[in-house]
Amino acid sequence: MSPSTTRRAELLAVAADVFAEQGYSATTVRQIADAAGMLAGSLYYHFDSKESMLDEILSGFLDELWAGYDAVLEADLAPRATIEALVTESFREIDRHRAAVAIYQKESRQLSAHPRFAYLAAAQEKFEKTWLGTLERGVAVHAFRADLDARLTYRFVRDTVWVAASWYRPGGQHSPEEIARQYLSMVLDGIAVQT
Amino acid sequence: MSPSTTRRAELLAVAADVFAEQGYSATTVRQIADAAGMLAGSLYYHFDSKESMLDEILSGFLDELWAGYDAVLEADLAPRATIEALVTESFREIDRHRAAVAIYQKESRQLSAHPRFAYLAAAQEKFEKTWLGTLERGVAVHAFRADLDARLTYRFVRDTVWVAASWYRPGGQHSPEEIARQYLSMVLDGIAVQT
Amino acid sequence: MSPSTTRRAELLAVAADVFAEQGYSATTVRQIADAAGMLAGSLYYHFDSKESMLDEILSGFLDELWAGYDAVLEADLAPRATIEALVTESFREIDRHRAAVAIYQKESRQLSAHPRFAYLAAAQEKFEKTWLGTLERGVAVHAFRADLDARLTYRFVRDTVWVAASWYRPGGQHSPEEIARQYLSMVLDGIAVQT
Amino acid sequence: MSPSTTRRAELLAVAADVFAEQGYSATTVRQIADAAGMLAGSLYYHFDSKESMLDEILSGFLDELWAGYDAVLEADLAPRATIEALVTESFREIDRHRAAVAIYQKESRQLSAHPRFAYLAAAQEKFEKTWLGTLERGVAVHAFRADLDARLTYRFVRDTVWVAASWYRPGGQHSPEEIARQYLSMVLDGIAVQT
DNA sequence: TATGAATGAGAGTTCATTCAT
DNA sequence: GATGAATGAACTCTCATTCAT
Repeated sequence: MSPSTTRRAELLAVAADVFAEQGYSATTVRQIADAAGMLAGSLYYHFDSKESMLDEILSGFLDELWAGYDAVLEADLAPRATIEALVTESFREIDRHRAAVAIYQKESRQLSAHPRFAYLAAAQEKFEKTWLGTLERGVAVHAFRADLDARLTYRFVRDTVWVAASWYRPGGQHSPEEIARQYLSMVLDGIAVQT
Repeated sequence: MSPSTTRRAELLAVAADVFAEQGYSATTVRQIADAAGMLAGSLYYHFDSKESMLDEILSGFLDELWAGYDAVLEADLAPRATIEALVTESFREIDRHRAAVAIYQKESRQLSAHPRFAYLAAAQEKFEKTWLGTLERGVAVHAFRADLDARLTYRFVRDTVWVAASWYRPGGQHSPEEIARQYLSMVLDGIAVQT
Repeated sequence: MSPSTTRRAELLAVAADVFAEQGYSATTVRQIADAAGMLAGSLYYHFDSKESMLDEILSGFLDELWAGYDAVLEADLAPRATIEALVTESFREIDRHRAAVAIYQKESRQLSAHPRFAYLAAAQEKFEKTWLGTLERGVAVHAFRADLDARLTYRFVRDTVWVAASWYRPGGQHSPEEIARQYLSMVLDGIAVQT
Repeated sequence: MSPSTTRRAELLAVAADVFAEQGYSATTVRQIADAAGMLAGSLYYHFDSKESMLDEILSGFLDELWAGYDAVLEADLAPRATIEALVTESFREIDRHRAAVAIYQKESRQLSAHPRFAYLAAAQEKFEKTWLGTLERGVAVHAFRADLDARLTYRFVRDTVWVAASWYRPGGQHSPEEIARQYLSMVLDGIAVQT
């Protein structure tokens, strides 16, 4: 790994934290530079623009996310096990890319209108195909309830998982796997005592 | 109601839509003015600042929300019925104040650092007390599962409901009450077929 | 003429003077604003960008120039009289648009690469067609010498006239018509005593 | 000649081309470095500043120009022959220093205000003395027309020659001497058929 | 009530220049 | 001799805000 690659990665991590904390628009390049211990102009030695930093952060995250998801999907598990694996993988990604996930959550809708970020809309679609498809297959094999609106269920599961990035702090008392386990328990079996 | 009050309300509705669509920082006063069919400077006849528009939007929404919640809580229902009523009331608020809720979701964390928006942090606390308290009482009376981390459950229920504002469109095929019913069904009983 | 049109014209005149004096790239928006007695940002109420000011200056000048030239050409004079009329008209344009002409002289070559300023290349071509055509017709009717390279002659006449914008100062001791007369005398008959 | 001297000359030639092509202000040090196949910072091993490159280019050109002019003047020819020799020498300089001449033409007026480039103003003066003096002596001996404004004639001859640098390309179909011959023919005898 | 024009602070970005390696 | 990384000043441009009309 060349030194410049390392430096870029460091700076992107800093930028991602600031973007996640303050929002993309509300973040100034000077704030990122301050956090990185350099001057605003110096960032432009490494990056073309503020937007390109955002781009690298998001696309880098999505690349890793799909790698994880693809590994899960290739295992070709039963629907319920697939959902469990996807949720667990998602929490692992939140653990590793918390800032990027938070940014994605907050900004992707607006961004996807921008041609440069069209891949966010594509990701959204692939996302839906993956999760919704698994849920529907689960309904077909009687693993999941048939009396629920499928798209509503999809949104419920999806949001429920990803919103966690807004409060999750890596290194907290629960590991990603433990949080995934409890979330799955709630999502699959509900929070009510079953009578 | 004075005419100026009406005009303010109209303008606030316009502003809320733009804020919700683009994010508060990314929204320019000119965009709001364009949407309202006037010039940017003219907005300052009605409002002190961009920030004060945001303030009115959010505090107006929270006032109505608490009115609804207080009515629910005064009914002094059993924990599970209380949760059901709170969730239903929440979806009604999303239906009536979609834009405000979306803004609240996206911006409240950063804004609450600002003294002017300290009430957002207070609301957050009161929120937590209300929901977490109800969940804990529910656990005590064996209405809700005791094997889950209470704060995790709280976040799960809270997020699950409010994130809906990001995709909900008033006048869609499901009424707020119908969405609430399905969400409650998922949250309480899970999406898995119970064996 | 609406007041905004008047103001724009004033500001463009100021900008043209500064551009002509310092060169387009070397001119800062602040210098223009200073010369206009306002702040740099205020210029953006009237113009989209520094480049758009340049654009208006140049295209405005060219529009008037072609109007003048077309009037000359429509008179359908003999070649020598046409050249005389074109030269005279050119000096009148230099008198009225000194700054714009100076800018055109200095910047048009680089600018014409820019798509926005493609009309400069087009003007250059129409220019050449007009002058070179007239010169060639003049050669055909034995008004102009046949022993000279036509393109060289064209450049000679063209440059000779337009470079004057770099030293010409309106309101000097010679009127544009007087300068034109002397220039024509040199260009047509030479500076040597004819033996 | 030390290797560093050679390298400097190469780099100056590159810089001159870029300056001539884009204009001094519009040229970035990085563009010069790119054209020279090195990084921007590396140029500073060879030169103090962008300005010093310009300085060397212009003063180098002027030194050679004066050497040529002085040789002409020392020959002590008749006025008309002197003018012919100066024009021919000028086209030879354009041939050898095309870029420098183009830069001189475009930038010298603004630069001469700068103390560092005061020699440009001095050159301008010496220039005028040389040419205008020769023209006046020519008028005195009835070689040149007496009915023309002398300064106007001076500017006419001067501009006529130097502007050629803006379109001249070394290695074209006409040699500098041939171009000089035709220019002289036009300047001295005019483009009209003498009756 | 609204407009047109301006302000002034600050944003993103560029760029000549420096310097340790 | 050249590189990679950084500096710092200045630049173009944006935008919330003001105010006379």
